[in-house]
Amino acid sequence: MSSVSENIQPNEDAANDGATMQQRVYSELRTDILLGRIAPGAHLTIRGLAERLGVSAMPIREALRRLAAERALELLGNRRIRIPKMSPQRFDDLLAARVALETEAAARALNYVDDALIARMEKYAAEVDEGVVTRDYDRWLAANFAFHRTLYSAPPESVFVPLIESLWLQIGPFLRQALLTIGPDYTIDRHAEALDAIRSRNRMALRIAIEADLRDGITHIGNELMRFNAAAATEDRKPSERG
Amino acid sequence: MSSVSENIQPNEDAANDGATMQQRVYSELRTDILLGRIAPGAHLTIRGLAERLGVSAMPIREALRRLAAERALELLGNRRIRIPKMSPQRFDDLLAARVALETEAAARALNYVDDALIARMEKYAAEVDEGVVTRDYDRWLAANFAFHRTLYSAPPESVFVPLIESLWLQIGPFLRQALLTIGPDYTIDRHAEALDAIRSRNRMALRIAIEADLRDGITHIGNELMRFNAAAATEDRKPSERG
DNA sequence: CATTTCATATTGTGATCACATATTACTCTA
DNA sequence: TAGAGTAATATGTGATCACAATATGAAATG
Repeated sequence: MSSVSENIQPNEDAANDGATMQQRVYSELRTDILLGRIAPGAHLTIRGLAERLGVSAMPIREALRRLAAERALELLGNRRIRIPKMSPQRFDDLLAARVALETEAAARALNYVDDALIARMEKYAAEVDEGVVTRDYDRWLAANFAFHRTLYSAPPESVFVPLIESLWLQIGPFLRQALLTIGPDYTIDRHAEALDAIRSRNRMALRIAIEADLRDGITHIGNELMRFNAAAATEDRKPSERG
Repeated sequence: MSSVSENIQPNEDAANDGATMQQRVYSELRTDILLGRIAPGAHLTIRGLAERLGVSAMPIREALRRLAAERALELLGNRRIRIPKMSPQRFDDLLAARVALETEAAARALNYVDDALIARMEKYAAEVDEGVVTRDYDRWLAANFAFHRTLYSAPPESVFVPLIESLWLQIGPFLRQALLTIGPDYTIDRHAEALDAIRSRNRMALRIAIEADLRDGITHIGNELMRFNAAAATEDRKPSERG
């Protein structure tokens, strides 16, 4: 399997002004992974990324270590770094963890919601729809994540958000692949229902809407995974994990 | 507040044989944090740890970056590294996240439980009791975590375990402090109930037992936190977070 | 005695190099 | 032509150094 470093292009997503190199590298790689610009199973190298991003190996090493801790990357024992592959069970676990964490985070965020936050969420919900219509996957995925993150981030310094984003990073690469295959038409989002529940401060309705959004929007895609795996059910062995 | 590097002594907990330096450093610091050997708010330095552990700065840097990604450490923007402080809200969030994740992880693990696993859990449950009796906090905490981790790790490659352990790392330092203050006598564990539920493969009873174990064993301690904060409600400001 | 100013020491960040090891590509053989 | 053996290439890890920014503590000031 060849390296996909060539596919990683510098992007100016986050406004990283006075940030450290490590932060810039981290943000960039993180966005690439979250939006699925790097395929599951793809390999990365420190020197390759260093050359591409125009920095030395140090910031790359720390950024990779950080992403590995978030389970966005896998540091294999054989001197290789890759985007984790997806499996039916792992996908099922990720969905269950998302439901458990995100419904709770949503319910707890409800106390902190104000009109400004609802307005922001409405903007993202609209952006999701536009992304679906225009087939703009980057926009679709980014707006979808932003919609949820806006809600969960309502309480300051939430302990939920980092955990949830770790799950997103693990799903991102696969999600993009699946979306490219079956298209966004078969996905359903319950953002309208969620917004209704938020406006009426109905906690249980919000939990239900969030869970439905996660399950309905992803279940179909999850089933498609089987085809993927059946097709690419080769060279999946992974050496004993490293630190 | 002075550095507590002096309190960190090399310990040979994990059998790190052919592991990398970074792994050894990580495991050591991780154990220290999990068992609360480093107090909340304590500061660490790269050079201090490097000297103490007898390695160069490199493995320390990567280990710290990793622990920071797991939210076990806080990399402040002012060139300081510290164990995060606890607050009533953060404690409440951590407990809620633990309940959400651990009840789900327990329910999902039930399918993979066998007699050998139950035996191991019984051993840890007994060790918890001994730790309480002998006032051995290290043993108490370690056995308690091991009890839960054994259950959640029943399914291979669980996505829940890393998330849950991140929460443990965030609670550990405070838990130890609280335990030292009010003693373990006021804690209650529902390990017996949990084991009963596991043996009878009663998923709902297991969820209830796990939730009760988390809430009853910690709620009292959580309430004690208020006193802590009222007393030490000084110099809590934290500079804008770093990467 | 409290507060500010300023020089010194400390700290995290990034770059570069050496090294052991794993991967890759080539050559030789059956 | 396929496969095993081998040389060379590439990779992660760790150490060391330079540097800018920050903290620290003493001195000065009111």
